[in-house]
Amino acid sequence: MVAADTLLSWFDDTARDLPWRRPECTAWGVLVSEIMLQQTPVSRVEPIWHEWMARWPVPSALAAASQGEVVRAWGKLGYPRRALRLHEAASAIALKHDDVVPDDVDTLLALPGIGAYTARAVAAFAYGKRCPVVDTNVRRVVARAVHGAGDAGPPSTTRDMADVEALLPATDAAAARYSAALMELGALICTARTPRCADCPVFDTCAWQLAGRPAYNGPVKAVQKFAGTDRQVRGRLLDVLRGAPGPVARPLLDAAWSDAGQRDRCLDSLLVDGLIEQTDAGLFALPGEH
DNA sequence: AATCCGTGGAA
DNA sequence: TTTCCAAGGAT
Repeated sequence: MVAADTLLSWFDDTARDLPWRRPECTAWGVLVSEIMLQQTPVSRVEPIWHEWMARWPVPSALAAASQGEVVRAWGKLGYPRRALRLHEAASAIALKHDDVVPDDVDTLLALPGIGAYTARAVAAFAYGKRCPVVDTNVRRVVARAVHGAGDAGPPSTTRDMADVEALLPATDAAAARYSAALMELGALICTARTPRCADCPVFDTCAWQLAGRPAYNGPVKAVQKFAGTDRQVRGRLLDVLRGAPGPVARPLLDAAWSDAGQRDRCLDSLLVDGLIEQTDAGLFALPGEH
């Protein structure tokens, strides 16, 4: 069990002062933060988020930038396709929504790069709406505190959202704050590796504690390899273009990875994704930068 | 439903 | 050193 008053009091006392949580932060700021935070730690997002907010304070400003500028400004946050999708989303918001980030889940879901989590995170954190916001932190907290399991099993959007829905306070404002608090609990206390149960505000009612801290017995999630994968090669290739002021010739890219077959395949996939372009002269460049 | 898509810090 | 994993989404 995760009582609302207990969790909210703890959040009042210990919540991190993150820039996208401040009252003056716009819905656009919240949306940008949520995209950047997908699979990416807060510490790496913060500086880039500040740069983006200063440079592109509204969706139409980002929409006016070239794709290459956006990919370059994304830097090394990882998963750079997120940058292109955010750019697309900004264009759609500017054109179809009067430059105002939508406040309802279904409209948000229709935007590129916005899925079940991000749509509800924006609705809750930018607009104070009551809706289940389920990320990996929340799934882990619910698995332990509510179901008494050692960890979350495989995700099931429908079931996971129903679990959280049942926990949410009745009013919009309390529910939105509760959603942020659940995530904070998972991020700071109920962590994946070594949970800090001694500091947990819901220790006394945690189903996992009451059950004697049983070990997780569900299916083991396979950890993704990185070394030697196309992901690494794509990262290397894109990093060459990011580090260059303009279009580069083939030999410079060839130096980034020795396996020619894999290198060519990755180069092609980057072209398909629109993360890079080929100039008329046969050089390679970030999109729009030639 | 399982797999792919970057990056880097911490244990 | 290797492994784990960090506010997911698209296909």
